[in-house]
Amino acid sequence: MDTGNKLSMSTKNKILDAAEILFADKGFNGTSLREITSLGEVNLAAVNYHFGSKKELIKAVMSRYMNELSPRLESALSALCQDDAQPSLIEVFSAFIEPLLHLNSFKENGTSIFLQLLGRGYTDSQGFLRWFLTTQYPGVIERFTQAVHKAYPELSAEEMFWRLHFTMGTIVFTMSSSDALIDIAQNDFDRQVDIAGVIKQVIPYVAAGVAAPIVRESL
Amino acid sequence: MDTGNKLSMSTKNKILDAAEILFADKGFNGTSLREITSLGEVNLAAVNYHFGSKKELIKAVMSRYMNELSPRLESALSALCQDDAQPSLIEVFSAFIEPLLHLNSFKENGTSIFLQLLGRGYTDSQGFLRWFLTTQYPGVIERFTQAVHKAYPELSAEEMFWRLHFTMGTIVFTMSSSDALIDIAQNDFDRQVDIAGVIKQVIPYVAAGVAAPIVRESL
DNA sequence: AGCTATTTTAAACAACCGTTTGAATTCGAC
DNA sequence: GTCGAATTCAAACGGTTGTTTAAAATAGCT
Repeated sequence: MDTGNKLSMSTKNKILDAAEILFADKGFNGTSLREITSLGEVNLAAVNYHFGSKKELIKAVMSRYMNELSPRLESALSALCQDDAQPSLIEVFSAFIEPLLHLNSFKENGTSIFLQLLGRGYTDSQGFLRWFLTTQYPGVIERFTQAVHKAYPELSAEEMFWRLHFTMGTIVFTMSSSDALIDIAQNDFDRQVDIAGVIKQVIPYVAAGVAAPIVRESL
Repeated sequence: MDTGNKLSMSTKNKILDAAEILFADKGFNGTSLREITSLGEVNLAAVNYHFGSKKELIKAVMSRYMNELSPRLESALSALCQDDAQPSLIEVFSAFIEPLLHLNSFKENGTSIFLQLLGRGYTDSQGFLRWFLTTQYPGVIERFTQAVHKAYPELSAEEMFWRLHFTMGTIVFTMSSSDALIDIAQNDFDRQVDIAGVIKQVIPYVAAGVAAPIVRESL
């Protein structure tokens, strides 16, 4: 069986480690199992033996990060909700910083890789990853909308829906091409940037976007 | 030769019409030439005969829209720049509305398809489309940054770089999944939404994001 | 040690990919 | 109608994809 035992975890983890790097760089469709097993230095058939299929491997790669991230994220957002004071939107979005950056101590370049994977997952494979995340980790989304509602109660459910998706788009798109953007920034502005720097740049942007004045019906 | 003549344009356009639909829906990597020629009801070899390769077909699909869009966009942005008054960021972003919606009279669902293609192009194929657009249509980007600078002169070049990329991400991500989002909005909020409605929702968001207070260095 | 279950391996599978070929067909001009 | 160029077509090319197979190797247990 594969009940998380012994040393065969080594092979399983070698596959996961190689897969996440290639998936983040070239997308899920754009990465072949042979590239993964070659980088991980394991046999090709090991993927189907340990994970069953490529699709299940993708889920396993994402789950490894989500299981690390979601408890920290949920508790950070819960703390904001249970606090008496009304949080600012900046505080709400800043609640993501520690859980996201913690992925770097969980795994080298973990934050960057996870956010790139998230970006890939939302555009590749016709949104099956969106289904996976919203059904497997609904708690995070719920706590987040609660926190935003507490910070900006005038926002209707529909407007919140749109603005949270805009925010998701900003984050996910930025991070999925963060390597290229960081390169450009270093060349054009002679400025050292890392993933934490990008996060600190993007938070005022999305906070201001969500806080935008409500759009009047007739214009 | 293929110098835009005669009736063979019919085959060429049948390929382009089928390709853009499939590309928008499933991405460039995720769409095979056989799917395209099957939907377009032309022979498989016609793609290589008329376009040379799949990569050139992708460029042709994008060029057909860009050649329609970019003159209108450039002149709209130029008008803002040459105007004496300082434009608001809302005005700058609103300059995109007419040129984008005009694609709907150029082609059925043209606006939606083009924006979805743009989203695909930025994440698929490791950013070769970004290179293609920035080198083939540099005028649009230049006019746009000019207009934003006129509306918000305090923004440094580096901050502008980041915020414009955030904006690009918001637009491109939203539009590449606009069909799914519009479906959700109609089910959850019993509200009729179309692509123009999404655009009108997103403009206040990105305008507020770009207009966000400048992030102080020490925090 | 021997035996069993788990894991690894090389090889092959059928299906699909983008592209090329060369013959059949259609077209436009005379 | 005839000729030559432009276009269409069925078929095959070599290569890659995810997955399966069955034998070989390894591990854990008595």
